[in-house]
Amino acid sequence: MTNSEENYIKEIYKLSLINSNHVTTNEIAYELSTKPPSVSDMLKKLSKKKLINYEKYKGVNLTSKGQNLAIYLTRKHRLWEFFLVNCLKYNWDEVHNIAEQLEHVKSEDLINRLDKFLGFPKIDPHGEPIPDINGVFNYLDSKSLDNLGINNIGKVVGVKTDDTDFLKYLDKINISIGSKLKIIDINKFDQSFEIEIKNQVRNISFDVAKNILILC
Amino acid sequence: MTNSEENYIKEIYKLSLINSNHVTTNEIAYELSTKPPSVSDMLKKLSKKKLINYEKYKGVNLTSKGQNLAIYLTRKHRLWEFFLVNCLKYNWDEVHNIAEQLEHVKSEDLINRLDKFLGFPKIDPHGEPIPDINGVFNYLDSKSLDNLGINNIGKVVGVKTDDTDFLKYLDKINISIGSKLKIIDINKFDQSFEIEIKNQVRNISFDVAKNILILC
DNA sequence: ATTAATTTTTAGTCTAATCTAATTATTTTT
DNA sequence: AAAAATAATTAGATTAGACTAAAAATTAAT
Repeated sequence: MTNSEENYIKEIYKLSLINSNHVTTNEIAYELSTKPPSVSDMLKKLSKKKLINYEKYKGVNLTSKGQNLAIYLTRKHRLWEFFLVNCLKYNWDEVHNIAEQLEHVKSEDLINRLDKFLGFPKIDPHGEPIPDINGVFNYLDSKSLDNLGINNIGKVVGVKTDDTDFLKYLDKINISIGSKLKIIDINKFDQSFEIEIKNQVRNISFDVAKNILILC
Repeated sequence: MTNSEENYIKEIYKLSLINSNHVTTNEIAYELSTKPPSVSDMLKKLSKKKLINYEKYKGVNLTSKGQNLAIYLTRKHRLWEFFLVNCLKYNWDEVHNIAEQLEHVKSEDLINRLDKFLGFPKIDPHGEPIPDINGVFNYLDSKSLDNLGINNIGKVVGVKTDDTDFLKYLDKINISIGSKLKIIDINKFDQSFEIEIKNQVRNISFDVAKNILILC
């Protein structure tokens, strides 16, 4: 299994979650910054390996074998992201690139040990669930901050967007994964939130609140 | 810089430390499990990049640019090995393969953060020194256990051989990096050592003692 | 100092992954 | 339902890295 094949599988998986199954050649090419002929070639190859169902001109979807692989790759990626943020103190917006490389290291044992070392985390720094060793997503019922009422307390578990400006803003106002916060008040005029975090009271806009995932 | 180029640079570095400079095509091919023509091709390429000094039929050695690169790769490799052994609890004999892959991840920042996370270690699990961020080896004066006299205390910092049986034996008798041990007695007949480790007295042969690196 | 053996290099082939240009299917529009 | 537009595929070329077989250079042996 080459790195390139792995990247295609991951991308098909990602797109089929959004577009409900039917993934097209052009979409894949666009997302992977490659050209349609390259995709066509690779689809044939992946099809021969029984990782995707492919009929010419008809788009593709993953076989169960392909799906298992995609979930395993997702597991690797998210565990590495967790490591980068929690151990190496990277910001949320900096980890993707490096995790992308780390995820291609070939060793199942390595990943299971990493999982153990990190304490079997269930959610990655972007709030996405991390599949366990059996490929099972142990979803936690996280919701966006704007669903919380006054006086409720929640713990930040992720974000809904990777927008750099947004993540930088969170850093600036001291909100990070694991932060505990409490809704003090909600301004009825603009729906902005008054929250308490680390004994400080701050105001955040409705748009920001909507993009913060919390658990309570 | 491709993975393959990096592997060649590392190998030339390793061989030139042993053979004092003049590294030959066949040696490289043998060590990298490849064939001489492949090496010839790569040498031309590395020469064009000013990483090695290469004259046809005359063997090669690293330029200072190539040497810096080799030291940086060594740094990466040894830091990852340290991580694998100390954080993920791998045995000494299992880490090389995986470190080999991890070392190709492209990010200087990642390595410097890893270094910090690990506490800026100076010696890797095999007792080899880890270059710092400036490529400086901060050698510690480690010596093999058989140089220690009766009643001296030392701390295990590495091993001189990667032989699997040897490493497994050390695991079995509870000797690992960081272990403190004391020489109780030396048997004059076969030069075997009576040592105290973790409040237990054990006997080890001269051959084993010779292959354990300690600091005292 | 020739010949023999060894080492290294060149020449030409192969595979994986990519590309451009051209062709063929499929969809959409009129 | 035919023409136009879009999408996907094939054909053929390119690059990195490796290979085999053959040639050239160097070293060792007689």
